[in-house]
Amino acid sequence: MDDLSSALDHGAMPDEVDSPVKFRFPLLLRRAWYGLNQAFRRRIVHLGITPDQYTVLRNLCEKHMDGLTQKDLTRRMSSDPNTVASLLERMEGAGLLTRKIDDQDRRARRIMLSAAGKKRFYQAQAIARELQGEVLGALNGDDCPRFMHELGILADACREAADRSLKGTKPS
Amino acid sequence: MDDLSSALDHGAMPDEVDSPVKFRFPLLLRRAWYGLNQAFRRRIVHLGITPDQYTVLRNLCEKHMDGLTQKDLTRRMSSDPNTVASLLERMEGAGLLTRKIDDQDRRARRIMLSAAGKKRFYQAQAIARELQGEVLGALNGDDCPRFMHELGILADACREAADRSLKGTKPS
DNA sequence: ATCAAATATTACCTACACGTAATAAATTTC
DNA sequence: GAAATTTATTACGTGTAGGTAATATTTGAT
Repeated sequence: MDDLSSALDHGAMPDEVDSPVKFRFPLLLRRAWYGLNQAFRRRIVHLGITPDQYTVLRNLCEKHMDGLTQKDLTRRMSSDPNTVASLLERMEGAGLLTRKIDDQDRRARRIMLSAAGKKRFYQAQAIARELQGEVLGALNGDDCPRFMHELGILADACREAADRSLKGTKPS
Repeated sequence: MDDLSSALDHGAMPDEVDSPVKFRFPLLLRRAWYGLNQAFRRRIVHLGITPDQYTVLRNLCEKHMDGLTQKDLTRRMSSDPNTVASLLERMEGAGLLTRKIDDQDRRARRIMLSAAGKKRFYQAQAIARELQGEVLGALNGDDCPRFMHELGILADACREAADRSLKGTKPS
C-alpha cells in the first residue's frame, strides 16, 4: 500500500496473534475503569459531587481526623498535585472542606472535612457500596480475593512502570 | 462532633470492616489504570501522540481498511461521542487521519488512517507491547489467562452498571 | 410525499490528567 | 548563618471525559 509500512516490516500484521483482543489487559482495564466511573458518576450526580471528589472525601474520612496535606492526598489518590489542587479548590468553594496553612510546615496546606462534606460522603458511600456489590456479584465469590490480590500486583507493576518511565524513558 | 453524622447513624464507622483498603476494587482499578496510562504516555510523548490517540490508531489499524464511523469508534473505545469528536479533530489537524462524509449515510463521517498515522501507530505499538510485557511479567504466566477472563467479566459488569444507571438512576 | 421520531455529529460547558514554570518555605551544605 | 537545594503549592496550558443542546440526515408512519 505504501512505503512506510514496509519500511518497518509491518505489512498487514494483525495484533491478535499473540494476544486476542478480548484478553488484552489495557483494553479490559480501560473498559472496566470507564464503566465503573461512569456508573458511579451517574448515581451520585444528584449529590452534587463527582467520583474524584468522592475519592477525596473518602480519603479524608478514613481515620484522618487531623486532616491530610495535599501531598498526602495526591499520593493516596494515585493522582497529581495539579489535579488535586484544582479539585480541592472546587470542593472548598462548595463548602465540603477547608484548607489551612499547616502549623509545622507552612508550605503545606492541611485539608479538613467540613460537616457538610462528611455528610455528603456517607450519602455517597452507601451508593458506592451498592454499586460495588452489583459489580463484584458478577464474579464467583470464591475467586474474588485471589483476583483482587492479582489486580493489586498488576496495579503496583503499572505504577512502577510509570515511575521508571519518568526519567531516561526506560533504563533497560 | 456534629449533629449531621449522628443524623445518619455514622458516628465513626471505619470502612475497612467489610473490605480492607488493599483489596477494594475501585482503588486497585484506579491505581492500575492511571499507572498504565501514565507509563504509556511518558513513553510515547516523543511520537507526538497520547494514549487515547494511540487507541484511535489501533482501532483504525486493526483490519478496518474501509475505515470506521465516529460512532463505531466511540463504541469500540468504550468512550463518548463528544470526546471522540474532539480527539479526531486534533488528530486530523496533526495529519494522522482523514474524515469524509460517508456515502451511505451522510450524517456519519468515515475515518481513514493516513500513511503518517499508520507509521506512527506501528512505532507506538512496539512500545505498547514492551510495556505490556513488563507489566504482565509481574503476574505468574499461568494465572494470566484466568485473570484476564475474570477482568473481562468485571469490565462487562461495570459497563452494564453504567448503562443501567443512565435512566431511572437505579431500577431497584 | 410528508411529517414525526431516531440517529450521527458538532458546539459549548465543566471537571480532571498532567506537563512546565513560578513561588515560597523548609532543609542541607559550606 | 547565608547560599544552594529540596519540597508543597499555585498558575497556566493542552488534552480527555462526558453532559446538554443544536443541527442535519435518515428512517418510519401515515
